[in-house]
Amino acid sequence: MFEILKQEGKARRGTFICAHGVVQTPVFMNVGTQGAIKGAVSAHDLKEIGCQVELSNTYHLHLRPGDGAIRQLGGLHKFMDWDGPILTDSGGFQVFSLSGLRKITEEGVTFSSHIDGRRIFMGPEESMRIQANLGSDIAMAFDECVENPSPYEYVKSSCERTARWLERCVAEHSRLNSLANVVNPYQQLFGINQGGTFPDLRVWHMDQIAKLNCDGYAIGGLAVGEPTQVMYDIIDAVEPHMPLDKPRYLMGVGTPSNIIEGVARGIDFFDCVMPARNARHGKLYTWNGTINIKNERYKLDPRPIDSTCCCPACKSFSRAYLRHLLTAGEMLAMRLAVLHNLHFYNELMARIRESIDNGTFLNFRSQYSGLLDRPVQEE
RNA sequence: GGAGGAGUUCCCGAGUGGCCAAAGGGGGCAGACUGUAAAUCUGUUGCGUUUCGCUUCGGUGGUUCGAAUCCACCCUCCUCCA
Repeated sequence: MFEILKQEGKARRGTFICAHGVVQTPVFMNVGTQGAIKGAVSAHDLKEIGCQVELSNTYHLHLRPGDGAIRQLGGLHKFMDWDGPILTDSGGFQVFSLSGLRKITEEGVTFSSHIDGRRIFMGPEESMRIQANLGSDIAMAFDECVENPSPYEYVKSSCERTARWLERCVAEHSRLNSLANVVNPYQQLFGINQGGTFPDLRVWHMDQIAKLNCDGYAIGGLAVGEPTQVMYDIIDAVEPHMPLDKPRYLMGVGTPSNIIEGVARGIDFFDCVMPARNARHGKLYTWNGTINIKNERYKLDPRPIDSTCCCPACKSFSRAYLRHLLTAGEMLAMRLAVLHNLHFYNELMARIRESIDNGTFLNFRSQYSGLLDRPVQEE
């Protein structure tokens, strides 16, 4: 399913075949938690901005509209009219982000719904069943994403439990995939590495889950409080223990520089809410660094966000117009800004792939790592 | 013409002798955001040589150790009566 076409250092250029298409890696997956990218962006728009994989969320879609409803309507692809690959996150991140609203036991996690407070139980089996109903191409294992820093003893018992949960995920996933009327019989399963900021726990956990022969492996529990350098150090520690012939996915990361550094460390898949959220808040990416389009300095700026960009916003509209729309609270501002930032991220990945193909990734890295995260210096 | 009411910082609006450069909201300016409880949150918003000084609550003058706050006159706006 995964093939490496070329390598430069640890950076890998590959293809990943899934039920709804071939994914060129390294790839950035565009996050549409509830079946849509926030900011009035539809699946049709994703085609135009170079998105390869859409990412949705098990917990959120289970609560609303319900995975049963989506299954009844033909699965998530049909529901949102996206015929490309979909990865569904398992709900494990909500164990972290909704930590005030849940209780963990060996069986699983009981959430108090953030919508109406009703009790929602989700364990490995429930998460697999929901993701089967959604019919995604890639299901993520149900894990506990632990905040950083956390005490060693807690992280140890948590990642041991997450390892046991993965065995249950694998068993249930395999059972579901063999059912006659399953939405997507070719759904693949990625396991998730945990272990906080402790290299020994990370390595132990990775060695455990590598035995289970998942279709890919993710590093989770990073970019949740630790300094960036610690994140890089953990990747460096875990990566040698990840199967070479399976895709590696760094969950929830990150900034353009984080992604370049991740690729340099052997990561193939990324996702992050940051480009979409930053866009909604006015922080836009250019190849010279970031700009805050809300700043007064753009009030009379007739130029596009980035003069080299061919996204729907840059093709037609000025910074001054976008600034006006955003400060006026027009929905169009968010839509155009989100399209731009996601286009930028997808273009970033295309250039990374091209540079690995050409053997110039290290040059690319030294040119852009760091630069793209910082505000533009002068123009 | 008569009787009431009101004028506060960019705007709205609290404040009726000292703890007031003045609550709160809006707007402005800036910052944060990493498997989305985020169209959210935070800071700042009179000036300066900043543990202090100066200017500012419609205007002018006064009372007082001290005034956005009390008094007199004036200006402007609103309501009602003629």
